[in-house]
Amino acid sequence: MTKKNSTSSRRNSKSLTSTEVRAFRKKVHDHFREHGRDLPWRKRVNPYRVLISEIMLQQTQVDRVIEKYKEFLAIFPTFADLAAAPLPQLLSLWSGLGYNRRALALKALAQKVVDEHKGRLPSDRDQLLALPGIGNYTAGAVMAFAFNKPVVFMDTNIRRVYIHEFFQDRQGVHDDELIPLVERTMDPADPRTWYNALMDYGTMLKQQHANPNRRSAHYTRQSPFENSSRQVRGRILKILVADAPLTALQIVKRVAMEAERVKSSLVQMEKEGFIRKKGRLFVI
DNA sequence: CTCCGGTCCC
DNA sequence: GGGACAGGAG
Repeated sequence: MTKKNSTSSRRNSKSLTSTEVRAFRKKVHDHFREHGRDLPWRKRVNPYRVLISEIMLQQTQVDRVIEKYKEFLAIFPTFADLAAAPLPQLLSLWSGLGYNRRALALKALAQKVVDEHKGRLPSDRDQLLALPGIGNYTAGAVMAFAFNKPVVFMDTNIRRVYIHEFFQDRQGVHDDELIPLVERTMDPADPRTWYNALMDYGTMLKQQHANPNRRSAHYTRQSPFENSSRQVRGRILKILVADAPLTALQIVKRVAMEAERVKSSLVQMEKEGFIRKKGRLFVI
């Protein structure tokens, strides 16, 4: 028997001819040559710069990252600088980007790189995954963009490209069906350029078509932000970054949302390491 | 699977 | 006014 997976849950993978692969690569590369974006983290490539950009880009639009990235690099140009960063300054700098726990993770990551890796970011996928704030996507992206390694990874742009190109008339497309195609079509001669091109191609697609990712099996809508606990926490942090130290009562008044919700967020944020209590006062 | 930010686009 | 965003962690 040549078929081994007929009883497993593995899906049949769509296969591409070498002609199809070549045509697809050419389309993506041609688009990149004509319309590739000129982004600051593509200019001088080193592992630190790639890492900062990838963390900032998690669930955050490129246009909104660009200026923050430049500011961040000017203030914290190396792992050692970031490891020694004062938390108030770091969170103040991060303010506006969102998902503030990324800033905490980034500092912890820098400390670990300094302490355990002699100040150099590891070029090993598993060692990257062991660092805080780095998951599957970011580990792959760092391998490709920083070290130019022929790895396979998935994100919203890549998903959009492969669903659009190869699953035109399908709903509920699972990443397990896409990954083999990503692997098959990747240009092993220059993974860095290939994935940059793929990102830009995916960005172009979303401007020209209804989002193909709504046909992904992984598509979910997030809960509303208005009046959410994310909103409460965002306000608390912003207030403390600007005017700490403050008492709980002062914070409650300025957040202007239900007092109990504000207080429980304060407790939670203290546990997570965003804020500390000095007597009755909250500080960063 | 749910939570976590904040902004801008259609 | 939602939708979507170079996801990760609990």
